[in-house]
Amino acid sequence: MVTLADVARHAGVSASTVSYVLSGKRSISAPTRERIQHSIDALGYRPHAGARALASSRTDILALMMPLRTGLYVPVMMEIAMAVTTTARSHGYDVLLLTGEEGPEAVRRVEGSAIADAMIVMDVGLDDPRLPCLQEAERPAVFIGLPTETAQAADAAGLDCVDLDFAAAGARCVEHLAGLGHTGIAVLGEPPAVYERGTGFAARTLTGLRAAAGAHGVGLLHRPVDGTYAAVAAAVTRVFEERPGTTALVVQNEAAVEPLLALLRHQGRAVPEDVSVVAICPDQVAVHASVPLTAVAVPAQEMGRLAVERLVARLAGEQPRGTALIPPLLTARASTGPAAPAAPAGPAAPAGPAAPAAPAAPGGPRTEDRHGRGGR
Amino acid sequence: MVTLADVARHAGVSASTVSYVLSGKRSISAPTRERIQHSIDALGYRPHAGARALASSRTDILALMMPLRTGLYVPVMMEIAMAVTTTARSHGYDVLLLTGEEGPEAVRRVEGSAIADAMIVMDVGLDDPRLPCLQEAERPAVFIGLPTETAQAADAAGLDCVDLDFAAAGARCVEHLAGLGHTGIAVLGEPPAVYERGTGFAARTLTGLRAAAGAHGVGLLHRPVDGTYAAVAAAVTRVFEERPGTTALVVQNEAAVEPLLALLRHQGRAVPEDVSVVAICPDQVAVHASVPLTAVAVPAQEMGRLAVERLVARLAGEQPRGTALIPPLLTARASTGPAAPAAPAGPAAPAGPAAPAAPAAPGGPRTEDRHGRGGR
DNA sequence: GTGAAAGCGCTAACAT
DNA sequence: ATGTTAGCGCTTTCAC
Repeated sequence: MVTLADVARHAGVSASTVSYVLSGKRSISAPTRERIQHSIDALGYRPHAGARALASSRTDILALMMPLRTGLYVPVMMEIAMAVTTTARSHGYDVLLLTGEEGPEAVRRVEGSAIADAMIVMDVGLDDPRLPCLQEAERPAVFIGLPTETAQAADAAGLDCVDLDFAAAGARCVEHLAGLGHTGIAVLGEPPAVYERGTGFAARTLTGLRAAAGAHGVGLLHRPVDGTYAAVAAAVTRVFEERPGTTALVVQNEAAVEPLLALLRHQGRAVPEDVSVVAICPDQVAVHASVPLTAVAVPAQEMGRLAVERLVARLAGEQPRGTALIPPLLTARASTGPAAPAAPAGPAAPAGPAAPAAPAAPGGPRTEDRHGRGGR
Repeated sequence: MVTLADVARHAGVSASTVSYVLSGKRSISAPTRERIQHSIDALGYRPHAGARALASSRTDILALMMPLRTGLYVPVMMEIAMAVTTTARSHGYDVLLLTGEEGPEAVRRVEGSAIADAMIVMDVGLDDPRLPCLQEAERPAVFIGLPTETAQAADAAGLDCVDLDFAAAGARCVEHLAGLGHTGIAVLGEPPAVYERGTGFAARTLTGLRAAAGAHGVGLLHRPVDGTYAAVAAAVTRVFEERPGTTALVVQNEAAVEPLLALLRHQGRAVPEDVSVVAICPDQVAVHASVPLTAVAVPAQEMGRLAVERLVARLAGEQPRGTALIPPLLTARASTGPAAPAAPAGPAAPAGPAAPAAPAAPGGPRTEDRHGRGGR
């Protein structure tokens, strides 16, 4: 193994000079710097991570706590993880992946053994058990999600949080539909487990949906669903029985999207003529659905990137910047339209299969409806 | 920060005794061990990862190289990653996640900076550029996938590989269909990019499919497809035009599954009466599809677990165990049946929508058809 | 602008 | 069964 001492000898300088060339914490004359750089390249030297960590108390590693619990949509998690690793690398950090259920214990492990400089905490719930440990901890942490009811509360607690403004996202969906004349909306939500767990984003979305529904005088039904065809079919069928006037659906459940669209086709309900559908999901899901969906995008990449950038800033000595709620962005696609003048009282007449809307040609002309900030 | 010296002082022993209690590399009398353990708990001591790494040249970290390139199905990757982290933790290891495209450079970085003890390499292609670096490297590596044409070649090169036996999996699909009397089969494969990249598993599957098709006198068509409705529709439509006698489809492309089923419904082709469908995908996808699919399972969890266990064995001093090809397991579900006596020459008469098969009740009685090892 | 030297916290001979 | 001690490879004062 090539050590710093080897490089120093090869370049005919002292170890400290080599170290300073590497860290740039002291000015080195151009000739020596070049000579040293040459030796480094020639010998293929790489600083030993452990030694550096011991001497400097910095590991250049970020821990990513990503407990993958039931009901979570994996691709979104993965997209965040990718954005985290990519952004981290661009700042010189590596990422340690923690997926276990250990919770607070994992926090203490990272903290106590100095295995990482900072942490990104995902799948945050209200009263998250990791929160107290994290607040006592020396190392900075950034949450993806909100461990409190409101952004204000998070700020007050001195937390650094990054998330989509799910309340505004919910409101935005209702506004869009209300603007199209819909007065009966049903929400297909995350699986029950997600709500029971107190995972903030689902609750905040619901808050926003309800507030906007109230403000616009729109009726709102909410049904958590598992992402299976059977569960979706049961929920939707019940909704139309209970509220025949329902003309629009909001889906916040990636796994339920295709089952839902299949079901509507099977029931002979045309999208968007009979039923409008708005999703809250990553754009990729919305675009590739069997009907391109009007949707509020879940900006997974941006969340991961932002989280890392805040963490890097904190490691550079900055104070927490407080909560960053990303404003929702709704893109109108082929799944929403004006409310039908007279909503059918039940399933449409079984007059053959509804033609499935073919995915629109990529880049084709299409109404886009981009409003940055929703109500709230 | 609490150090080992603090613990030693608190317990009235020397530092090395504490170290040996932790490592168990020397027998300690029960009284002292207990006294020391008590001090450790009382002070909340955790060994400093960097110091330990420097002194012992072991980091207790495994690097997971998981470049997420286009065409890969993210949930499978994630499932493997989860299995890796879980298994690793159970052996006392943490996992460093490397997702970049850096390739060989990342290998050298891990190797040179001693940031991890070993590596798990995913998304392995033929002539993988990381292979040479890895072979020179001091640290052991396990591949998930095969960087060579055959398992024998991998063994000869002294590699440790873990993968599903995709050739046998392909063969198994054909055998199952041939056994049901099908004589015209079309394969919907991974996106073109996956084949072009030389990613071994797709090619090996095709080899197995073709060999078995030859052996059973079955006609075989192969079409790579992107996982979009449009791409699937184009490919399938063309297949039925070119080979009207096609009565069965094999899908190796998770993203194409739902689009395919939706398309078949739309075309009025009943599954399995008009067309049988066999998938090569994780069981979860097969079970939750809108028609429960007969499928060869991609055992993501087992692959991750096996890879870690081999790596741990190597770190404990064992020799490479060579390539482990997991035998394919085909489970018969609702999507396959006997070949129609007279296959319809074109799309069936547009006699209303085919009733979508509701997902079978969980745990309900169903024919299962479990053969461990396929041909090959 | 450069060197010398004292650790960082732990492990593992080498002693007894 | 336990203590002593010499590093592991790097960073960072302190000194010139």
